[in-house]
Amino acid sequence: MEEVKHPRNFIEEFIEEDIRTKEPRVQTRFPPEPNGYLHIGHAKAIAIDFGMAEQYGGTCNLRFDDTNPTREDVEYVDAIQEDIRWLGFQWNEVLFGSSYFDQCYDLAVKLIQKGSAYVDDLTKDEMREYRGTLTQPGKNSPYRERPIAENLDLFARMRAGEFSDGAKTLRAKIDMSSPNINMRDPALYRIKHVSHHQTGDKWCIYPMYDFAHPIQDAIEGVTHSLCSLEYEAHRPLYNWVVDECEFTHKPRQIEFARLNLTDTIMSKRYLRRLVEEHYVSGWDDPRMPTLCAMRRRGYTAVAIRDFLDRIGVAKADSVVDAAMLEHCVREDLNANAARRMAVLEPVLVEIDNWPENKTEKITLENHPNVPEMGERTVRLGKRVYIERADFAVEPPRKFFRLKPDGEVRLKGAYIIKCTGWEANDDGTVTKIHCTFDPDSKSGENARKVKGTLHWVNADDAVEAEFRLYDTLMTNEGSEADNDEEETTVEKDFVDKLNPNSLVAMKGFVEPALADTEPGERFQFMREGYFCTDLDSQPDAPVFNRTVGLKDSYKG
RNA sequence: UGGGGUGUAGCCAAGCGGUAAGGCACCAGACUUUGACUCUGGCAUUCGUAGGUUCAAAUCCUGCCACCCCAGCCA
Repeated sequence: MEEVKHPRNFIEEFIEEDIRTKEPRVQTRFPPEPNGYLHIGHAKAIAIDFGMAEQYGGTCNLRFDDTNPTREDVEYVDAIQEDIRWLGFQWNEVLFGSSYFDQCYDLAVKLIQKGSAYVDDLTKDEMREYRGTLTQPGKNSPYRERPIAENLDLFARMRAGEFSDGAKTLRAKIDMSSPNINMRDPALYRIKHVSHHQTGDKWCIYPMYDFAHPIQDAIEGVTHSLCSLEYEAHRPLYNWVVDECEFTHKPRQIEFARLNLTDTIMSKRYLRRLVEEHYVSGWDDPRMPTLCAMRRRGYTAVAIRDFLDRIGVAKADSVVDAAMLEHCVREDLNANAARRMAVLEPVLVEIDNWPENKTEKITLENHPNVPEMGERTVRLGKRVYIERADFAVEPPRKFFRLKPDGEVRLKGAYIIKCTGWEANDDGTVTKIHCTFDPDSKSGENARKVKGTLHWVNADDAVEAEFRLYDTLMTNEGSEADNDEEETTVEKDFVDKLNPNSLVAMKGFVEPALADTEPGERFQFMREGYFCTDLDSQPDAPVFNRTVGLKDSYKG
């Protein structure tokens, strides 16, 4: 057995170089802010953070990045852990950025003492003016040269709650004329008289991400701090904090491109609006790109991880075709989901030469390629339901389905021939008349016909609801008129919501599907992969279409 | 515009001076009691672009172009 050596991505190259030249240990962290549910984009970061640790025999901590209490909530802390576990990753420890508040404070004091930080009285607006622009350097705050003792005193009083929100900030003293705006004396601490979901009312000043994150990484001994591309310009600041705080262990920040998927909007702000304004039923609405939604819809963790492996890790901005994710889902489900028959949009077929009260047991395999999955029996009587789309009075060419005088096989049973049909005034077919060929029983004498239809016996059919999903946004116009740059999806996203993103329909399933557990997955033959929804009741099953089958029929 | 990044097929993505991997999508065919699955074949004379170096360039050098990120007391 030789290992297939797959090419190394740039992060692996960095890590391997560090292992050779610095230290063999690898430690990473996944640092979500607990202000929303995890989505498929986070899953990429998770796979990288946990994956790199695992691959190099290291560890990865789950660390909640909770330095801004006004945006965060414990509600998300449990959900995030559940989603990571579901994906199949294991953290070393669960940590909170807020548990380093004491150290952050002490280090801030240390920086003040070194003359590397100062308390500023500038307002937010003034600070913005002083910062300069992309092309013009900033200028120093009038408070920049405050004596150390005064800074120390002021900072202590900030902590003690003597000042109101926004009245003062602690700033790093770096360089107001730096071409990198992030280095123009960035804020380190701000005043917020808000209680924190972890630390309660202990603090009224909270460290900024740029100050807290490198400190947390350094204290924990993180060797590789992996994050997305937008932090690239913050790396000099990250290193500045590590150096100024005089940590001997210096973590290395490496940035990669985040995941974008076609027809999928991943921003938390947008997802939150969908939930709060009730455009979806919740964070786990199967149309959402959140992990809990994908789970509910029937996506498997295996499929998602496989997808993440396939898309690779690089620094180029990209938009991955959602078809690749669907391919991975189909591949897993094709191999593992039991086959069943369900008719989503039924029309009745009556077999005229079938005795009125006769029923016959039909044996069906649960998986055509996996005999170990066994078989089941269903009953066939005089009346069955087939898919409305499987019958056409005036069929197009190459229509391998039921048509007047045409023959098809009922899957696993007999060949039937259409002898007539009934329709109401508007032309809707209400019943199809057929005869069956008693010598065409499945298996035995293999007479062949081109079409095979799935069906459900009418007498013991179980009524069921099917929910079919499409993208939340209409893809029309997504790039049609690109004149104004202000046409962000978030702004007028309501206009672009796809009215057909959820289509529910009532149909029939075979009796074996009467009572299944939420989360059970099946392939409904010729229709797609489905799973039992949370809303399912024993007498009223509800199935989500996870993803349709590939379909090369061009009707 | 200053700084930081990125450009390889419709979409991801290998490639690290020796003559363009792989996957998705798509097309054609075989098989098929799922128009599924599976299988076979096709799909970049060219790597944003223009020059230069070299026996040899997607790889090195120079200029240009395009796109992304940064002017929160968000992360």
